[in-house]
Amino acid sequence: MERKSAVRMEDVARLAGVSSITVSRVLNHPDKVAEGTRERVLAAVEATGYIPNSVAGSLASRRTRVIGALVPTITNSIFADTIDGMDDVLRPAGYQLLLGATGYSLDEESRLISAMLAQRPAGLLATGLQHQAQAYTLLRATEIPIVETWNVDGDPVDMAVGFSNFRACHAMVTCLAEQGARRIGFVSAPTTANDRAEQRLLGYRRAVRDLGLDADPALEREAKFSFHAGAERLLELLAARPDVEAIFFANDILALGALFECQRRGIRVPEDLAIAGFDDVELAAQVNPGLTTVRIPRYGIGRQAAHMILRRIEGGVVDPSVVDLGFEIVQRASTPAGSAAPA
Amino acid sequence: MERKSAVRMEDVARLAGVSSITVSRVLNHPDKVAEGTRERVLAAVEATGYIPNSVAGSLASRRTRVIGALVPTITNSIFADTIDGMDDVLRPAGYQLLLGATGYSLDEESRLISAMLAQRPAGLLATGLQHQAQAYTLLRATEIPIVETWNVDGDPVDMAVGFSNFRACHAMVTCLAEQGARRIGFVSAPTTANDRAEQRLLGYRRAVRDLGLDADPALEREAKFSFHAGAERLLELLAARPDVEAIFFANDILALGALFECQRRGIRVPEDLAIAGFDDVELAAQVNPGLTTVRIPRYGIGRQAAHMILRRIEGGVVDPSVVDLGFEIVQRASTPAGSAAPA
DNA sequence: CTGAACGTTGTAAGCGCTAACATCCGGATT
DNA sequence: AATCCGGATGTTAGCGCTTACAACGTTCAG
Repeated sequence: MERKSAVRMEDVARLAGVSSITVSRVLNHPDKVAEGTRERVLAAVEATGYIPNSVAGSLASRRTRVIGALVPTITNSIFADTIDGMDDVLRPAGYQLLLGATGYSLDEESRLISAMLAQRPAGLLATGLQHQAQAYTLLRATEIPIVETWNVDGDPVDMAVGFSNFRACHAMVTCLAEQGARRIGFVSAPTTANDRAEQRLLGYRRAVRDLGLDADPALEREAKFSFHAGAERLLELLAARPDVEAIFFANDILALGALFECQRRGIRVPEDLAIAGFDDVELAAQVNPGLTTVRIPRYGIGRQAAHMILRRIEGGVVDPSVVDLGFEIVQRASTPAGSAAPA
Repeated sequence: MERKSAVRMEDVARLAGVSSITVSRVLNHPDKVAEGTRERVLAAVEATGYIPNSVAGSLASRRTRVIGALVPTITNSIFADTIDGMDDVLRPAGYQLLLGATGYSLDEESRLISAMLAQRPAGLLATGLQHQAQAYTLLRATEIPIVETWNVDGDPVDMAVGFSNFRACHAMVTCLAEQGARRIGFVSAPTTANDRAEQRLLGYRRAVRDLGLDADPALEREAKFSFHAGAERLLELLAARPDVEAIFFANDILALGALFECQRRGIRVPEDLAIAGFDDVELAAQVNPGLTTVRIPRYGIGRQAAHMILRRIEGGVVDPSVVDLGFEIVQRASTPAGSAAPA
């Protein structure tokens, strides 16, 4: 029973023969303390095993070293990559991530925003530009910097980093058309509470119109995020429109699920059917044939968003406040090498 | 410029015609306040848009609603699943996750533990049973509940949830041997700062000895976590020991990288070479042939760990303090259906 | 009719730090 | 020698809440 109550700053101060403000200074502004004193204090910190109480520190200074991060789910590797990028920038700067998974529910997002704001984070990172009215009220009422990620097709509350899901999908459909396909199917992710998925669907539709392709609604499907759903929609679409030449999936997991199903059924890709995905997950380059897809800056979004938050925390001006990191079509063997220049 | 300083509890109290302690009670112990008063206070909260300052609350009450979670990386889906499990239990209970990624560095882990403890979390979740001396000092000095995850082969600081990596690997090797293989290669993950990987390697070696299999060191390789590294080690191993019958990879990503390489080279699996993995990621069931692997309770580890933390926070006793959630060999087509009963 | 017990609200104190200001000192300036 | 200045440290006063405990009116047993 030698575990006494936690060491406080005053205990360290007493041992070092200084007042507690000097200990505070050694820990927060070391250059404002004479070297000898500093060493004595540091020795006392070491000797006592003192761990500063940042709850008290934050209350007194009115600022925390915590950044809230909201993602739909941590289980989808694309968001894991983004969080990774955020953490790689934030941690060296002394900030910690408070994580919140909304489960693609705007309702849950609002609740999480409330809970996070109660912790008085130094900044907030959210996914997408679509939120509930209540969320907007909360976000607009706060003074802290906010970065919305993964979409630039819309108006951010404060700052935004991402790319145009709309243009990316438009570009891929254009690409498939240039390779000769006229009947191009699209398997969307659920578009409710997901502005990125919605923009992808709209981008497909617009491209179909712009290029005068076959616009049959039977060529459009919706699927939850899983390999299995990708395989299912493939079969449905093939049954409804046996003449479909290419199917574009709103994410790689769906596309790969379909690709694996093709392998099982002996459907030749791309000879019998071309398949394209979106996200360029690592696996896309590994499968056989390799998956044609849209490469997007998952990690970069996280880094850039974190940089913008930090800059604002430090009082800087962030201009422009919306950063489009772009995308890139990655041609692999799951689509025919068309008349378009190979990438 | 109508954005005044943040609403405080006192502002709400004044509007509701009560003292601030009553507001505090409405928010924290609603049943201790008369219904009429409660409604008046809640209306005032709504009207002012008050968001409690939990930094101040935590300082006064000396407890937070934050749980620190340390993982090697969030980028590996197995840890993402575990975090998901933790969050699914913790969030409904009103706790938030403070995330820390150690990057498989015990040094960084120690630093993160310090940083987290400074936030005075209500509990701590760590990965593995191996830590630096300094980390042990910190962990033993704190009063908060700690759960170490993903391993039960060792002595936890406080509580632990996981499975035996050693026995799981031993079992898989035994299984491969029962299917007729005598020359079984093993591709390990880097074992430095990773007790789970180390136990897996030891489990393989022990099984080789126990079963009297070919124990050539040339059958052992080490690979970083990537599809590419799996493919590379496959080729190296095949070059060094062309007579190898089966290769067991310490994780599914390595195994799948090798499987894809086999597809490219026309190596028939399992006729020419059997391949087994570890983790049972979703993809393992999708590829062709399906990957034989070890299914482990990734999500369940997170849930169980969170439950144990919660129970202790609420003053309960957790017994047993080490929970072995077990594992399961999943037979798929990448290994021959041997004399063993099919799963 | 008294007073113990309860439900409800308020008062006082302080959680462990840091911002702001005050103080002290030696040395440079005039 | 008087003055000023800047570096180093200390004093004071909170940050915005919650934990005691006190105070008040009601109710109800004896």
